[in-house]
Amino acid sequence: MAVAPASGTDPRERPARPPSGVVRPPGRPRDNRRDPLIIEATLAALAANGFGGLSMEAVAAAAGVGKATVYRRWPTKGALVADALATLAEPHEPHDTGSLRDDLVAVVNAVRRNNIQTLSGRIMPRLLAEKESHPDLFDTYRQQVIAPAREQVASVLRRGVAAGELKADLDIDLVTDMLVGPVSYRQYTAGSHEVTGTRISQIVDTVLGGIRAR
Amino acid sequence: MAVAPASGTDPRERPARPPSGVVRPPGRPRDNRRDPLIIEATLAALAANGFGGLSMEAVAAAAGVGKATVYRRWPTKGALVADALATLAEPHEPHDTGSLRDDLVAVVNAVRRNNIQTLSGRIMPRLLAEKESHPDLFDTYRQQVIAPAREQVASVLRRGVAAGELKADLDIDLVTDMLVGPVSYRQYTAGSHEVTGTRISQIVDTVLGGIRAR
Amino acid sequence: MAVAPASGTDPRERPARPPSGVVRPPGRPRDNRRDPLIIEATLAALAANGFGGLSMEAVAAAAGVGKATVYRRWPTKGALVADALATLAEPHEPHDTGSLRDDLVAVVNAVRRNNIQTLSGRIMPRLLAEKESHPDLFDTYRQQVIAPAREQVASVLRRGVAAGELKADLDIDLVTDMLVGPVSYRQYTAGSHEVTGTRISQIVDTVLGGIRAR
Amino acid sequence: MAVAPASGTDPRERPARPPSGVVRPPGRPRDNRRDPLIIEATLAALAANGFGGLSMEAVAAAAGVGKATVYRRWPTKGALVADALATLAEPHEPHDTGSLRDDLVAVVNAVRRNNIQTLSGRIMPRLLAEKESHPDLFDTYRQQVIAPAREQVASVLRRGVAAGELKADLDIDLVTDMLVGPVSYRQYTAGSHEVTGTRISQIVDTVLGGIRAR
DNA sequence: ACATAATCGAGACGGTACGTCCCGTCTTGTG
DNA sequence: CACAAGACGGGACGTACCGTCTCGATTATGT
Repeated sequence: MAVAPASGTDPRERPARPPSGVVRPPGRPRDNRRDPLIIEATLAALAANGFGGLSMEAVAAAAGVGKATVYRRWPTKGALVADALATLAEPHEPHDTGSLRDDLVAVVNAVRRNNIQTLSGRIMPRLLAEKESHPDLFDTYRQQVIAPAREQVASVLRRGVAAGELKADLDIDLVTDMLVGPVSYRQYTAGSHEVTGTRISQIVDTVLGGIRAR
Repeated sequence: MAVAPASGTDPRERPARPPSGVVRPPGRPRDNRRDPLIIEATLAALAANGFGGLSMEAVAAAAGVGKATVYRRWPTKGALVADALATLAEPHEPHDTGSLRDDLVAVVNAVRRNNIQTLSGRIMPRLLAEKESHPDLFDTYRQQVIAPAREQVASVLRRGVAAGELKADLDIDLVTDMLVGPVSYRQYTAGSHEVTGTRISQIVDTVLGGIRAR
Repeated sequence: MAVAPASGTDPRERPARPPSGVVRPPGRPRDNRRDPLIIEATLAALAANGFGGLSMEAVAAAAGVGKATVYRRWPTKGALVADALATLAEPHEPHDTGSLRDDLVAVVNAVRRNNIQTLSGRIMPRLLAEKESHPDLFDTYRQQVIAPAREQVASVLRRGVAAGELKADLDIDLVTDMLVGPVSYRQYTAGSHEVTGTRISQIVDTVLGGIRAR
Repeated sequence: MAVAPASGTDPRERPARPPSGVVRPPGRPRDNRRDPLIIEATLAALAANGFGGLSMEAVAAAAGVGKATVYRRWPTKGALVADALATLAEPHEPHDTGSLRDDLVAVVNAVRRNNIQTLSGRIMPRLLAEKESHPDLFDTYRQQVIAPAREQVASVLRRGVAAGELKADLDIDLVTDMLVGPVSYRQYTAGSHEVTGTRISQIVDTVLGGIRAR
C-alpha cells in the first residue's frame, strides 16, 4: 500500500512534515499529491479496458503525470493495480429499522446501487473476465468489495435468526447468495436498469415466503 | 452466416460435387473444411483473450490457416466473432419426471454444468466485460445461450403453475432469476467448483419453501 | 553485404527472377527496391549525426519505410552502417597525361573534390570522431574510400620514379601523405572553400622542388 | 568567462577574503573550487562523446557536483563548453637552436605530441565532426589551439626567410600546411602511433629539398 | 549568538526518443 | 481462383535519459 491515507483536509495542501528525528532521504521528496491522481486514472482505465488493456502510458497521460513518475512508485502494472483495487473498500453503515424485511430490502438495494453506479461496479466484469489469468486481482476485489457487501446482508440475516424470525438452522451463506445472486446476475447480464426497487422487494419476499401455493 | 452446416459425415471428406448442370464459378473452389477450424479457433481465442484481445493473426495461426483465408471469409473481426457466437446454441432436451422439485434441480444443474465445463461458459465473462464497448456481441450470446437455458427453467415452472403446485400469479421471469442467479453468480465470482449438486437442491428447496421459521 | 548490386537499369523495375531450379523460400519475397532507399538514408543520417546519433527509426522514416523492414534486413545498427559504408567505394579512372606534375595536380584535385562535394566527405569527420568507440567503421571507410584515393596518388608517383623523374629511393607512402595531408587537413579544419586549384598546384610544386633558396 | 583565474596556490585552499569595503552579496558565497572540477569534467566528456553527446547531467556527475550547481554557473550547454574550450590554450616556448631544420623538426614534433597525448587532441575530431552544426565551437578551438601551434611553425619559417635560408617569396601559410598537414592527417586517420620522430624529420627534409631526382 | 539568505547535493518531475513487438493489409509462388 | 507464407507500413508500449524544479542541509555574512 504505497498510497497515503486521505488527510481529510484540502487535497491541495501538502501534508505536514513528519516529526523531526525521523531520518529523511536526501533530495527532493516525492510529491504525494500525485498518488491519488494516478490511482484514480488506474481505476478508470481498469473499468474501461481491463487489466490486459491497461497501459502504464495511458494511466500516466490520464493522470497528467510523466511515465517515470508512475514507475517510480509502482514498479509493475500488477503492483499499481493491486494498490488501486485496495482503495475500493467502502464503509458500510449498518441497517436496523426493526423490520427484518425492510432491512433486507435496504441492504440488497445497496448492492444493486453499488453494481451500477460506482466505478467498482464497472471494474468487476473486467476482473471477472481475467480471473483465470490474474486470479490475485479478482481475489483482492472480492476481499475489498464483495465480501463486505455480503457480510452486510449476512448480518441482517443473523439478526433475523437471533430474533427467532428465521429458521434457526439457516445456511447464512446460501441465503446470502439467494439474495445477492439474482440481483447481480440480472444486472450484469441484462442491462443496468433492469432491476428496480420493486423487484428487489419481490425477491426478498420470495426468499422469505417461498413460491409454493398456500 | 458463411459457415457451412455440419455435414454429419467425416469432416475430412470433401463434399461431393453438385450435380452437373449447376453453374460453378471458375477457378479453384473454396475449401469449406477450413470454416469449422477457423470458428473453433475463434471461440477458443475468445475464451482466452476476449474480443479486444483477439487477433485475426492468432486465429489464423491456431487454425493452421493463412491470414488471407480468414479475411476472404469474414471481412472484419466483428463478423467472424458474430458467426462464431451463433454456433454456440445447444439443443436442450426437456425434463419431465413428474416431480416438480426434481425437474427444477435437474435444469438448474444443467445450467451449472454449462457454466463451467463448456467453451461458452468460459466465453461469457469475456463478453460481459466488453458489453459496454460491444453490446451486440453479448446480445448474440444472450439469445443463443442464456435465453434457451432460462426458457428451460421457465417451462418447468410453468408446468408447476399449471399443475396447481405453484402460486397462480407467479412471476416466472423473477423466479427464473432466483434459481439461475445464485448459481451463476456464485460460480463466476467464487470459483468453479464451489457450487455442488447438494447446494442446488438447497436453493430449489429454499425458493419453494422460503426461509421463515414455521 | 546484403545489398544487391545496382542493376544499372530503371530502379523502378523489379529485378528479373532468379533462374528456375533455385529453391525459393515460401511467402512474399523481400522487395529489394527498399534496400537502396535505406542505404541512402543511412548515409545521409551518418553524415548528419554520426553513428551514435543515428537511430534506426530516423533511417526508416527518411527512407519512407517501416521500422520492421529495416530490422528484417539488418539486425543491428552496426550491420546496417557497415553495409552502407561498403557502398561508398567509387571507381577511379587513371590519370596519365604524360606530365608528372599535371597528373599529380589532377589526382590531388580529385581528392579535394571528394572531400567536400560528396556524401563520403561529410561522413568522414563523423567516423573520425567515433574512431575510438567504433574503430571498425572507420577501418571500413579507410579501405573503401581513403585507400583507393591514396593508391591513385601513389601510382602516379611510382610512374615518376620509373621514368627517372623522381628520386629512385622515394618513400611513396610518405610523399602521398605530403600531397594528400595538407589538402585534407586544410579543408576539414579551415572550411570547405579554402583550398583552390591554384593552391594545389603550389603544393605539388613545393613537394617537387622544395623550399630552399636556390 | 565565468571561470575564476587560476590562483597559482593550492586549489584546495579557499581564496582569501577580499579587502573590507567591497560590497558583497548576502548569503552563502559561491564556492569557486567547483569551477575547475566542472571544466575538467566538461572537457573529458567532450573528448568522450562530443558536444551533441554531452549532457549536463553527466558533467555534473563526473565532477561530483549537483546539476543545479552547473546550471547556476552556465545557463546553457553551449556556454559551458565555450568556457571549457577557452581554457585549452597552452603556452608555447620558442625554439631557436640556430639550425632551421632542427627547429622545424622540433616544432612539428610539438604538434605531433599535442595531437595524441593531450585532451585537446582528443577533442579535436569531436568538434570537427560537429563543425557544421556548431561552427562557433570549432572556431574557438582553432583560435585557442590550432592557431598558436601554427604560429609557432610560421615564426620559425619567417626566421628562415629572414636569414636568407628560404626563398624570399615563401608562402608561409602554405608551407605551414605542408608541415602540419601530413602529420595531423596521418595521425588522425591512421592511428596514433604511426607518426614517429624519424618520419617528421623526413617530412621536414622533403619540404626543404623537394623530391625531384638530382 | 543568531537570524538571514544564497549555495550545495540529491532526486522527483514532465517530456521525449528509441527499439521491440504485433496487427491488418498486401504480394508473392504454388496447387 | 484459393491457399500458405511472409514482407510491408504503421502504431502502441516500456525503458532510459535529459533539463528543470524543488527539497532539506550547509555555510558565510551582518546584526
